[in-house]
Amino acid sequence: MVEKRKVGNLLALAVLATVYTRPMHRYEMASVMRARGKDQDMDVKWGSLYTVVQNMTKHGFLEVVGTDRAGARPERTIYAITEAGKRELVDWTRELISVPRTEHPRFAAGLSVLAVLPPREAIALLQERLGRLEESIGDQRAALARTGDEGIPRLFLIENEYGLAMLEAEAAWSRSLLDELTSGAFPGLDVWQAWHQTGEMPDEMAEIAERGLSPD
Amino acid sequence: MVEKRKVGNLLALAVLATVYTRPMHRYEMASVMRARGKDQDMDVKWGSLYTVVQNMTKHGFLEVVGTDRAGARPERTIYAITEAGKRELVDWTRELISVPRTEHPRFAAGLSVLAVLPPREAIALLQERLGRLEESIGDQRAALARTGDEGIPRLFLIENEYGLAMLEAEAAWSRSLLDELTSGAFPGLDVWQAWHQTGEMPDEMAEIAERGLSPD
DNA sequence: ACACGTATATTCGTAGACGAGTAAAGCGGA
DNA sequence: TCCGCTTTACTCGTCTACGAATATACGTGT
Repeated sequence: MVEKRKVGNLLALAVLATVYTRPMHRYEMASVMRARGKDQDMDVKWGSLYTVVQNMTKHGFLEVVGTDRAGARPERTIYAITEAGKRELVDWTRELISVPRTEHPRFAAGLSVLAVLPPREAIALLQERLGRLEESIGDQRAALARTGDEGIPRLFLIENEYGLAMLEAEAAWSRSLLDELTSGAFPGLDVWQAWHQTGEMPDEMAEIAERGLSPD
Repeated sequence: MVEKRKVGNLLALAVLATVYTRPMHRYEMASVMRARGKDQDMDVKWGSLYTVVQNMTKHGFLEVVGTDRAGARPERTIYAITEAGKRELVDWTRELISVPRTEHPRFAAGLSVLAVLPPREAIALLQERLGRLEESIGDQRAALARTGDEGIPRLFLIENEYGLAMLEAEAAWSRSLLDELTSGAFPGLDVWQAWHQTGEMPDEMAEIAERGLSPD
């Protein structure tokens, strides 16, 4: 139930949504997506576009509806969305909206090994992160206000609103962790510090590090 | 500045953290990680472990320190972390903590094409999502309480706390969007609905859909 | 004592992502 | 008019993640 999609790359979703309005050739898809800022939303690798379109054609989500030649330019193949493609777009969207998939943000991976850094450094780095987060939040907010002024309806901006909300939540969480660390309220802070000062892992921690190996 | 890491797979980070305490062979790494619940934190593909360890050895982050044979079992190669490996672990952790990388959650992709569904269905699906999110939140909270009772220090559970906080933020955001949609306060709801009822895209939207193509 | 499930331990083939490369056409300025 | 930069448009080869397969050993119920 995980990845039964014929074409799993999310770029394919963007392509379907783009060709939905009218047939176009591949480079135009790229331009349209870029113009709509899709390249910001998802991290689109343009090198994958051609492969993805090809695969989608193979699976019947797109079809070739002719070619076009402007001047002596290379011939451009025009693709249109098929009925199956429309169904795939709708069905995929349904799934993406209704089923939360646990994502694994890189930050979480970092946090899971945070103990390898001394607490002082952890604090400094978290502050650095927080600064950068706040900057992003500012940018995002400004961008959202701008597009709003331009008359783009909110319906086409929800993903950005969501992104902004998540950034804010992350900043808030980081702030609260920092508070605990700087105020010394974080439990076990002393042990953590001691470990890095003596260079030796206290029994308390060594035990934890081995946990799961014992047959309990 | 994006991916200069010799071994980019985050599984490599987990491996470094695991072998940090003592040398071990590959299957044992897998067992230890599983026992510590790493497989829950990050989505580990065990098929990649062998490749990753091999690459890390090639790049000098790990080294072979001998072999071991228990009974007639196949010979097991024992790997230890090198100084370079320790440096990589610390340096990578620093980066993961201090530099927020904009992630591209699948949900955001879904939201960006939400308009292909009629508002009624969008509401239903969001409610479904919310239900599932709340379930996850309950599970996570319970798991966290359990591990806390077992005496595992918070330092080794922060990634889970972070995950929980993000789940909660997402649920809160979904709830507020749902409120706007069900109460009718969401601007443009009528146009959206009309489009799906008539099957025809109102000019207002068609224009938006084409935006970016005009040379403004 | 044997059969069957589970844990141990690793190899391999391949689909597909993506960087980097290619090349012509348009365009702006000097 | 000609040089060089940007845009248009696409191809190709590499590299790696990962699923799936493999094979042996161990334990345990009958």
